[in-house]
This record gives sequence, C-alpha cells and structure tokens, in this order.
Amino acid sequence: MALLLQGWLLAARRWLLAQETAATARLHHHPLCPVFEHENPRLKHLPLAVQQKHIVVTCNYEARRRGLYKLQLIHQAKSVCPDVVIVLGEDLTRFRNASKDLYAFLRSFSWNARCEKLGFDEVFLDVTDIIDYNVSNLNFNHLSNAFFCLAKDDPTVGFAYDASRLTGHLHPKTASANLDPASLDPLHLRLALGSHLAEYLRTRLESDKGYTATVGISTNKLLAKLVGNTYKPNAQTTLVPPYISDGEDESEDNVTSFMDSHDVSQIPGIGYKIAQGLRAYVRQRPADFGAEPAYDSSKETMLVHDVRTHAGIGPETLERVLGGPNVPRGIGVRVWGLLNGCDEAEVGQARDVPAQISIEDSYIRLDSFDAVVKELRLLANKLIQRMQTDLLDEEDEEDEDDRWLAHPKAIRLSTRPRRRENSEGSRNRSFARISKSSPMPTFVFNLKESVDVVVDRLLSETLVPLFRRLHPEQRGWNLSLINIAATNITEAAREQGGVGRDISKMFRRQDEVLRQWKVEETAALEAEEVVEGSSEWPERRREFFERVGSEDVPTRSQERVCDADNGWESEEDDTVGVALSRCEECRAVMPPFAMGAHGRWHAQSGRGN
DNA sequence: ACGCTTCAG
DNA sequence: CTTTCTGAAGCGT
Repeated sequence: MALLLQGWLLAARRWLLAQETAATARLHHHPLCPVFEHENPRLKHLPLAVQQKHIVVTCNYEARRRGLYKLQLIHQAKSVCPDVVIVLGEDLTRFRNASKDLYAFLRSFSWNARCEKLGFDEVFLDVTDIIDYNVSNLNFNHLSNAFFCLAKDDPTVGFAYDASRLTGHLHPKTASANLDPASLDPLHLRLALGSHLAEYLRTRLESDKGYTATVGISTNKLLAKLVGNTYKPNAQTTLVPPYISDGEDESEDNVTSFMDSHDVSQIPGIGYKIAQGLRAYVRQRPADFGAEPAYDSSKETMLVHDVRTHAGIGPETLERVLGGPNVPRGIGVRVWGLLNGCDEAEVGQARDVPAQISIEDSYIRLDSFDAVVKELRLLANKLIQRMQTDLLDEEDEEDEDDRWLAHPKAIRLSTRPRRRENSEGSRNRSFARISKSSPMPTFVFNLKESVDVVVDRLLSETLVPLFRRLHPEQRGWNLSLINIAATNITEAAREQGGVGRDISKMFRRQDEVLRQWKVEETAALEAEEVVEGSSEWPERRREFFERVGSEDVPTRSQERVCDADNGWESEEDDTVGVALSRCEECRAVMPPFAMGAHGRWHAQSGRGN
C-alpha cells in the first residue's frame, strides 16, 4: 500500500513494529540491566548500576527512581545512593549473547526477513506482509473472533484475537480502542492487527525468553520508534489514525500533532549537529562557528512545531541551511520528512554477520610503546576470538577448510590521543579519533593455528606497523583509547550443500564479474530515486490511499527468480560476464540459474516462519 | 581504498 | 576523563 502524508509519499509503505527490550526505558539503550536482572532476579527490586571504567553506563528503574542516571560518575552515584548495587559491565559478551538471542527470536517470526537491529536491545520488524495476509483472511462478519496466522503454510500456527479493537496503549490516549464498523478504515484495521501481533510477540518473548519489552506500532521506523517511548516499561503503544487530515486543518491529524510535540533533538536521525543547525536557523543566528562551547545553545529546546511552521521552511531551505561538508546529500528532504513524520527508510534486511567488529578500551594514561604493545595484544586476542564466534559457521565443523561465513577485508587501528593542554583559549575540540587501516592478512583465517600464534603474527606484521604509521613520533603522545576493528565484512555468497560452496568459491575468484554487477545495481537504485524525486511536492496535503495488497508487485530480483526457474541452459563454469542475481530474502549473490534452487531452499527450509 | 564525521544505543 | 563500548552509514579524496 502507499499512503500520502502531508504531501509526502511514504515510499516505505511498511507496517512496522519497533521492538525494544524493557527495563531500559528512558535510557532505552544498553540491555545491560535486563541481562543482569535476568541472571539474578533479586536485583530487579534493588537499585542496580552498571559500571564501565569510572562511570555508570546504565541503571535500572529502581536506581533511576533514586536519582541515578546514565553516564554519571561512580562516586556521585554512590553518594546519591549509598546502597546501590554496582556491577561491572565492561565485558560485553553476555550482552552480545542476549542481543543475538533476542534478534534471532524476533527474526524467526518474520516472513520477509526485514528485521533490523539497532544497538544491542532494539529491533525493527517490517510486518507489512504478515498484516496483509491476515487482513485478507479476515471474516468481516466475525471480527471479534479472528485468528492471527503466523505461518503461511500452517494455518494452525497463530493465536486468537479480537480484530474489532486495538490492544495495548494508544496515542493519542483519548482515542477509542474500538474500530468503527461502519467505515472500517483500512489503516486503522491494519494498525489494530499490528497491535495484536505486538502483544503476542511481547507475551512470547517473556514466556520463552524471560524478557519484557516495549514496542511502538506505526507505519514507518520513525513513528514506530517515537511512539514506543510513550509507555514504558513492558508496554506497547500504537499511533492511531487519522494519519492525514481530512481538510485544511493539519493539526487534526495525529502524526503532525505527535511530531510537533517533540523537541527536535528527540527525533531519530536528527543528531547534535543538525539540531544545532535547526536551532540556529530558526533563531536567526549564525550557526555556532566555533564560539564558546561553554554557552552552548545546544541545551535550548526547540519544538518540531517551531521548526515546521517557521516562515520559508521547506526541503530546499533546509538543504541550504543544513548542507555542508560531511552532511549527506538530500539532508533537507530527509529532515523535512522527519519533521512531518515521514520516513522512507526501509527496515534493513536481516543479516547473518555484522559489517564490522571492533574491540576497544580506554585508558587514563597510555604513553609508552611497551604498554601500547601489551594492550594491542590483549585487544587483538579479543578481536580474533570475536571473529571466530561471530563469523564462523557453527555447523559442519568437520569442514576445516572454509568455515568462514564472511571475511573482513581490512583491519583498522584507531587511537584517541589525549587532548594536550593548550597555550590559550583551551579550545580543545579534538577528542576525535585518528586511524590507519590495511588489508586484513589472510593468516587470521587459518583455523589450524592457535589463537595466540595468530595474534602474535597480527601484532608484529600488522598492528605494530599500523601503530607506527599512526604515531610516527617516538614519544610525546598519550592515548586515551585504542580501537581495533575488522572492517568491510561481506557475507560470502553461499547456499547449503556442496553446490553452494562451489558457487561461493567461484565468486571469490570472479571479482570482475561481481564488481560489474554491483555497478549495475547502483545505477538501478539511482534511477529509482530519480523517478521518485521527480514527482512534485504538492503545496497542499492530499490524501492518497491505496488499498490492501496493491504493492505485491514482484521486484527485479524476484522476477529473476521466476525466470531462472526454467533457465538451466547456462554454459560452463567459466562464465565471465554472466549477469548475477541477488536473493531478495537473504541477499545472497549468485547466477540466475542458481536462483530457482535457492528460492526453493528458502521455501522448504521455512526460514522466517 | 582510505581517513574521517555523524548518528545511534 | 563530557565520559563507555560499540556499530552503521556517508562524505571527500
């Protein structure tokens, strides 16, 4: 479906749930507390703070009730709340495991594998297809005795629910939970189904995994995330229609009034820099050109409403005001959309491996070469172990040769030099990191060597040289942080069984083909954007509402899957110049002739059910 | 490809 | 020591 909101085509056309584990409420990040409480339930009712270095990185509700807050100094926390339970949280292993568990659990409900992690404890699910299917299954004469189907191929998997009303909290809170049976607004109905799905997922998450969760339900990532903040913890909120105003009065739609009530800095996607730019523009001041950071205007509040209704505001103005070096192109359109509750960003495809793995530690004082080498060894050891836990195929352990699901192409060493005392002005902005990188040496993938041997080699052949490039001076530096990252991790194209391995190995050899294909894809994406961008921005908001199911148009790659089903007339192995296809579901890259079998593998293995 | 910035939790 | 320990994405060269 497509929906026009305030003159904006919501290209995402998706029905989303933003899911977030609870007990992180206002911090709404760092899943650290829930994990500790999970391991030791008595902690739930005690003030609990998680310590990293000298600060409280997060704390539970009881601690916050007693006046603690995130990133507070430990000694302050102890003086404010002497009986606070402090646990060390520098080793993130358990939190990463909990995060993976949460992600795998939610992903298992997805049909389209659009399941995106945000940090350790939040997940976006695009459940458009599930809602579509269940709306199409409804018996409109018996809405209150509906059955929500969670698996297309098994009608017994699911739960009973009342489709005539929404469940959970609503925004605005005065809204009725009942659907109007006379009009039966399709958007309202679908959000109702979304609310029941969210409730079911929260219930299952708690019964199966023991975690409570906070969820927001709306039509795009922005709104789902923001509305999820309304009630916490262990709650869900649905942003109810109307999403567009009937007439001229734009304050009558719930999206505009909801967005208007936020401070600009609360909007995800509007960070420190952009918020500062917006405030400066609306207050008609030059953007802080390095003036006193002490009198920061950054603390001032400015509502979305003030920006949105500012004279002369619009995508073009914002592009001009906010644009600059390091600012993404199209920032004006993007921010204008966000201010109006529009977010075209798709929920990302589920990933089997991260794009990057990094390990870092911070230091009070690190100014000798020997100490640096010692720390580099510790960090490198952790990095190799992380690579082995996160990038290795857990199955078929007998295949010694290539268990790597993905290979990082580069390794990067970053440091944060401690800011030097300054002769005057003390305008010492540089808490910035500096880095050097080099190709990842292939010996790190050798599983026959012990980790220690690999680490030693990595240290002497790669990391120490990188460090010398980064800090050519023998002395005089003092580092407050070191980070080592395995970067540019790209999933190996693969399929189950022997054929898949052959195919994936073939591709590793055929770089040329791959690159050629990637260029094609980029061009196609740009073309799509041109088409979308070419439509004019209407002055007035117009309603545009497509009916259920209208977006079931096959994508480019889906069409290729169909074509490829019959297409076994391909030639030899040496097919340089063959057009490649990518599976829409798992993003695996392969020649068209492999897509048929690959697609059947998806269907049969029931991934995502 | 590489170094850096911005945004996120 | 405006912080912690990450991860994704995009700009400019």
